[in-house]
Amino acid sequence: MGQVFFHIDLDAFFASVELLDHPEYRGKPLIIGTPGPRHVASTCSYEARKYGVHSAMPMTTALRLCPDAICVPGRMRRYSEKSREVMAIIGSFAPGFLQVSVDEAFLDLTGMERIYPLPGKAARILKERILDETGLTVSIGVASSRFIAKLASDFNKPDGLTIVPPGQEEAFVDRVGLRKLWGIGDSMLSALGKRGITTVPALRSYPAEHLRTLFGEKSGEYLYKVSRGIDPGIYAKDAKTRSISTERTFYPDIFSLDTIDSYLLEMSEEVMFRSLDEKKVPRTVSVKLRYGDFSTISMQETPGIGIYSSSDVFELAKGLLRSRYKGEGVRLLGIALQGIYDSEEIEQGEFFRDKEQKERRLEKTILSLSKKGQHLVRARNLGRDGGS
DNA sequence: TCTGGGGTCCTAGGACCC
DNA sequence: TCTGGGGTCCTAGGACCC
Repeated sequence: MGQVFFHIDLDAFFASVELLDHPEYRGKPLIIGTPGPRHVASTCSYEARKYGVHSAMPMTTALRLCPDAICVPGRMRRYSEKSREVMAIIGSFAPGFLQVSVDEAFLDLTGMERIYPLPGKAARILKERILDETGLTVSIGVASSRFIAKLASDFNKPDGLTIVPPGQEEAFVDRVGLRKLWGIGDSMLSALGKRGITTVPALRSYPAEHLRTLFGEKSGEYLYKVSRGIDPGIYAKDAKTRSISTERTFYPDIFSLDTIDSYLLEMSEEVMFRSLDEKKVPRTVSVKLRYGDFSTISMQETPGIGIYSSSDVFELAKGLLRSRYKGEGVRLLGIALQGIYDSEEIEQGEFFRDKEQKERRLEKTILSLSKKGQHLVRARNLGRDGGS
């Protein structure tokens, strides 16, 4: 008996939650996103999709295509809450539950034949349960691997159910088509196109070795497997936190070093508080800088002595920024913490200087206060461009 | 079309070590 | 003296996904 996986995908998730909470929006095109330059749509209802609107589309474009759309800013808390309801239902349905984002999860029904002799019937029961209990529809893909199940859930949306029987994997990827294969984006598509590869069977006609030479070890291997409907190992690794980041896009661009510093400080605090909250210690700080012309650079430093406070992060970030910043208009700034460990390992195993201990304790205190609804009071007001 | 924000993974070159 | 090979870490950039 082979393996059986479900991939469950919520349909137009954010938009669907808004339609549940605001029945007056039903039947109208709805976009989750803030109108204005340098904003993009995060999701939209199926009504809006009829006009060609899609996720990640600039809002100015979306509103040109669909001027009458209702636009609402995202309410992440509400979506997380709704997501938890749905995931609880999915998680209790079968073992091998693996949530991969707010609106997606896998189930592993391998060996469950006695309880669910017909996987398709089980999927229908699950869809019905989710709709009854949460008011939301999902699309489900059923297949012998996670990779094929994921492609299958997307094959017939919304409210779809696609079953790929064992042995039909290769035929199925042919029907899905090259550009919808997970892991093949615009860049790979055009690289393939340049060699005349525009279909999955065309890709399949290339020997593994040839693909590795053309596209590199990993990508070559990936293309070889995927074109045959073989799972390349998506979501095989355990999901451990590896980085914590935040970024801001400005409109208009910002220019002054004081303004840049004030945002670096704010973002240093934000990422460090999140890191403390998760009881992690980072080894590396990186800064991302995007100029007005969209050219983007990044700088990173691994100081080796440990990063224990937001002022450590801020000082490193300032230094990194100054090492490359050309003094032009800045469109985006970002800070990331990488190489993250569990802080227990470090606090027990490593000698702490007194000052660092105090700083870390202070920040933990501030964090716990802020969690109780107080506001962070630390420096937040250093001369912003055009600030009030 | 004028391009968000939060992530993961890969590559390539250089440093450094054995 | 005129140049090995493998492993690991660090840095910068980029592809891709939701």
